[in-house]
Amino acid sequence: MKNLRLKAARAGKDYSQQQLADLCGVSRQTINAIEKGDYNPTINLCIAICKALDKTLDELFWEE
Amino acid sequence: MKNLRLKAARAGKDYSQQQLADLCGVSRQTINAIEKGDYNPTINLCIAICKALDKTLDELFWEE
DNA sequence: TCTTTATGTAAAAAATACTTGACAAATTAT
DNA sequence: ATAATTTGTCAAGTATTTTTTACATAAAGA
Repeated sequence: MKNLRLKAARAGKDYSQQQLADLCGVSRQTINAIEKGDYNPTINLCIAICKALDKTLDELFWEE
Repeated sequence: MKNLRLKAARAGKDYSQQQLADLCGVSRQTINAIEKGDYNPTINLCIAICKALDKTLDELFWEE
């Protein structure tokens, strides 16, 4: 399932996928795939994404 | 760096590494390595661990 | 229009998470 | 004491994340 919270948070910062990828030190395709939701990133990457977007893990990756 | 919050949460449930590993569907060595801190688990595994221990991602894996 | 930027997607290769099996040291229980 | 459980660690293999290269479409600007 898509990660719309991530997409929204990125939009809130007005970052492109490429910009966010650069901030996190990964490729654009990796960010794209995570938003698309068909995969399972590592926790370190999730943390890097959260910090780039001023969010926490629970805000972007936790689901009840 | 060691993940002492994870170790403490596991202790709080009185689970062995093996029991927690079984609940999460991974090997004991994987849990051991995560507590030891010398690696980078996937977010799905982190979520499985959190649910097994009644914690959230922020409580076990977020650092300011 | 024409150009540039942003996004979606795919396949092969590289990097690394995770497993399995095994052994020793440390705890805990009997 | 000693037996059983738990933990720490290692090495080799498998599975999956991530990179790289590439192409196509959509949106935005000049």
